[in-house]
Amino acid sequence: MTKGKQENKYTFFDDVFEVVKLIPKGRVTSYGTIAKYLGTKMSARMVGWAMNAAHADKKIPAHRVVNRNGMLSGKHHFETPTAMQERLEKEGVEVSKDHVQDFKKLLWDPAIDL
DNA sequence: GGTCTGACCGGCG
DNA sequence: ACGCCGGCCAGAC
Repeated sequence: MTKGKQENKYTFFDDVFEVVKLIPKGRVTSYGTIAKYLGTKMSARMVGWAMNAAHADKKIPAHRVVNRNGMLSGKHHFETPTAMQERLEKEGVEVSKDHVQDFKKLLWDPAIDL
C-alpha cells in the first residue's frame, strides 16, 4: 500500500481553494484563519502559497484574503497593485491605505459561517 | 536529490 | 513597545 494512490496529496491546496471560493461577497478573511480552520494554524504561509496557484483560477477571490492585520499584503501579486483594493471596494469593502476598514467586522470565519 | 524561498503567525528578548 | 526568530508544507532550481 505504500505505493497506492496519491489522492490525498492535494488536501491542503484543495481545501484552501474550497474555503476561499466560499468567501461571501463583501467579506474578507485572513490566511491564519483559513489555516486554523484546516487545522494547521502554523502553516499560514502555505495558504498564501496556495493563493499563488489560485491566481491561475479566476474563480478564486484571492483579493478577499488578507493577512491578520487586514492589510492587502498580496495586492502586489495581482494584475495591478491596486486591483485588489478596487475589487474590494467594488464589493462594498472599505479599504484605506491598503488595509481593510472594520476588518474585525468583515472578517469571515469559515468555522462560524459554516 | 538536496536546498531555499514563499501573499504568514505567534512567541520571546 | 518594537524587533527578531522559528515553524509549517509544498513547489522551483
